[in-house]
Amino acid sequence: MEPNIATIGSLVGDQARSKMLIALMGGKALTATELALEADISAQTASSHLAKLVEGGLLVVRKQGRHRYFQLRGEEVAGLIENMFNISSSLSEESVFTGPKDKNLRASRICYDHMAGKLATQLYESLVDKQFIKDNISESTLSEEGKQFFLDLGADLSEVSGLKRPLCKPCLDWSERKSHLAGSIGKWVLSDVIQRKWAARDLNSRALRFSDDGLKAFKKRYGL
Amino acid sequence: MEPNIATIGSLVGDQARSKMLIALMGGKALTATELALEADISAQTASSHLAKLVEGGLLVVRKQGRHRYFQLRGEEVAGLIENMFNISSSLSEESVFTGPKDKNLRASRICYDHMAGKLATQLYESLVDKQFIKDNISESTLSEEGKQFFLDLGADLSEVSGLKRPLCKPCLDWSERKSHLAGSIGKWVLSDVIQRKWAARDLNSRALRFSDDGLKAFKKRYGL
DNA sequence: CGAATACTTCGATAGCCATCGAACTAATTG
DNA sequence: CAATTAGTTCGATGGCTATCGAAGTATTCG
Repeated sequence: MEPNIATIGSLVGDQARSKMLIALMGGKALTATELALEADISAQTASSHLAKLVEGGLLVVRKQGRHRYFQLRGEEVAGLIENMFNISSSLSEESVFTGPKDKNLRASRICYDHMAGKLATQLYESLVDKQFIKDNISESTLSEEGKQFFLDLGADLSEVSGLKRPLCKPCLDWSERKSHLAGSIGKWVLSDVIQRKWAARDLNSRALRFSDDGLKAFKKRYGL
Repeated sequence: MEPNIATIGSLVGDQARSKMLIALMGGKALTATELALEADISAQTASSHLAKLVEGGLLVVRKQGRHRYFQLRGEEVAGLIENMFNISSSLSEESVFTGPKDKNLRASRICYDHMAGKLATQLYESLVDKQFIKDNISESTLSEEGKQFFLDLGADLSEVSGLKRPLCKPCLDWSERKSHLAGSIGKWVLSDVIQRKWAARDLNSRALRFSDDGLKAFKKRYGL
């Protein structure tokens, strides 16, 4: 038996479930009720959907008191979702993105555990400009100068790299259609921004809200 | 409106359609009847499925006489399928791969327009060993020596590279769980192998069948 | 031309599954 | 302990869609 693609497809292929998955792209673990709200369905229905997503291996659960926190199973799954975003947005050519919510998402949002959106692609371009990243379209590496740059910023590369996860990896942005920074470094940049309180995760979406000062500081730090 | 992931999911999320998509991963354009056979359904049903896949942007059609040839819409879509393969095979942990057909697939098969399977991952490892490819786990570039190596083999890198497609790009192999060679160079290697008649595409599957002599010649050419 | 092949369109049918109301378990709070 | 909150299980319903038979169009072949 070849691996079963169809079951994965059908898991994503339901409006309610896909809304949940997208919500979880924010990287935060969400409770069943939050996800029910996100998907505009009753708690019962949500429960059955979530059971399927866990059974199907796309989500994992952590029980905590009377809450159950759901999360994407890992980078692999997040990659799949982003992949589908890219395809579907490359299809609807001139898709109409209107409304304030979408504007925020386009400006800056969270893609699993790193930043995405306009600001994130600007950052990536600037890092390439400064030759901190060597970009070969779909593959890229952090240069020695780049490593030094992040060390100076306070990133603990030894801790951050380790494991099997690539240090620096481009991730195609569905709204900008350019690369933004994923990988361990991408994750570090996001956590750094949040720790410095330059930006906060939006409560109900994947949007990442920068304060005026925070945005200024961010641009200064990375020379944008 | 955010791009619609669910429709893409549901397109893949049907047994018959997923079988068709997998068959098309062989890279060859197939006719409607061939795909109907592949999916074990009647011609009428296949026709409706194919219409949906085209409408949904996953496939493209070329009309030729009384035949209609279907193909994956591009590398992006092929990547999605491979992506799902990886997830689903990482789920069914110790999935049982038995039967001669699967053995052939594991040894050598076609992944859209390049080689995959055991032989392909061996090739990739060897190229990394010889420092023709600089591998940074999920990103990689062709070194100067590597470029020279392929030029010597007769690859026309200027023609082969061009465009926006990366020259050299790793692609995670679902049966081996290692990288194999994708990108323009990956494509060139496959077409070279076929042109030299060292191997032939299997008629009814994605398997790539090497002749004894062909396999020997291939291993010699790439020093395996 | 007539016959065969490739494919589509149009029903009708049947099975699957998303949905929610109702009733349950389980944890928390006061 | 009773009341509230979080989540599940069960059963009924309704809608969606994969399926194929039958009949249609288009193309090729002899």
